[in-house]
Amino acid sequence: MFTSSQNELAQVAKVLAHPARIAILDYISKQQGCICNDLVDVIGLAQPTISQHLNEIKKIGLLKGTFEGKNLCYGINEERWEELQQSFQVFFSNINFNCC
Amino acid sequence: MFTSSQNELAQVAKVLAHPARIAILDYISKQQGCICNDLVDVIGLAQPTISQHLNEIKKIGLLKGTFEGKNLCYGINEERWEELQQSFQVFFSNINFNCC
DNA sequence: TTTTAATATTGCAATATTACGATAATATAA
DNA sequence: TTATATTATCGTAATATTGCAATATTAAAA
Repeated sequence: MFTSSQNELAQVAKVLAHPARIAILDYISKQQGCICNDLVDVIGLAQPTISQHLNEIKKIGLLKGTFEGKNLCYGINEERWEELQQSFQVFFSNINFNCC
Repeated sequence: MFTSSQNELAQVAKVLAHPARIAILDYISKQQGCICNDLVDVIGLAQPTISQHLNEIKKIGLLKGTFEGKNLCYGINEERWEELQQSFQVFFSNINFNCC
């Protein structure tokens, strides 16, 4: 019914469509390392809720995780990040304003 | 609970989080004029549904409408468009990759 | 192996979104 | 004014999202 690029952009936007997930991405991006077990305190939502949000972010490939000690460590997937950045840029650039 | 910029970006992303709305924006942007009463045929959703989607897009200021004959004419609000483009650009640029 | 500390999953209630038929409102045309 | 064509709103059913308590899983430490 829609093109695949329309569906894909919408899917990504959906993940960004919650302030908690924006906050999580903001926070991870500011960290030098990636000890993420303080996200519950920082964001202020219950641990299962944070886990679910992280999972949504993971689904679109924006997070990569490696184990470090007993903590699962999340970091941002640079390649995917830049790919999505590019998608939004293309979307916002391919617009005409010759109306009204 | 979240910062206002986090809330605002999430709110905008929410509007983009549906392929029909992406498709509507894609379509309007490709038109030379703005006769929009063919959106129902183009998108393939019922007229009330299109109307609701247009309303969502309007809520974040992305559309400006003027009456032209008997048809309400939607066009993209350039200033707002570029403002949101900028918001996403800032979000995607303020990220560190020094992890994992 | 047993504890401990962390993340993941399950189940469920509350809320939000989506879509559309029916109907109302609006503005031009006859 | 009355018909016509277009968009908006209402009501409602189906589905999706969100949040969290309870519980399971996982991996390191004791």
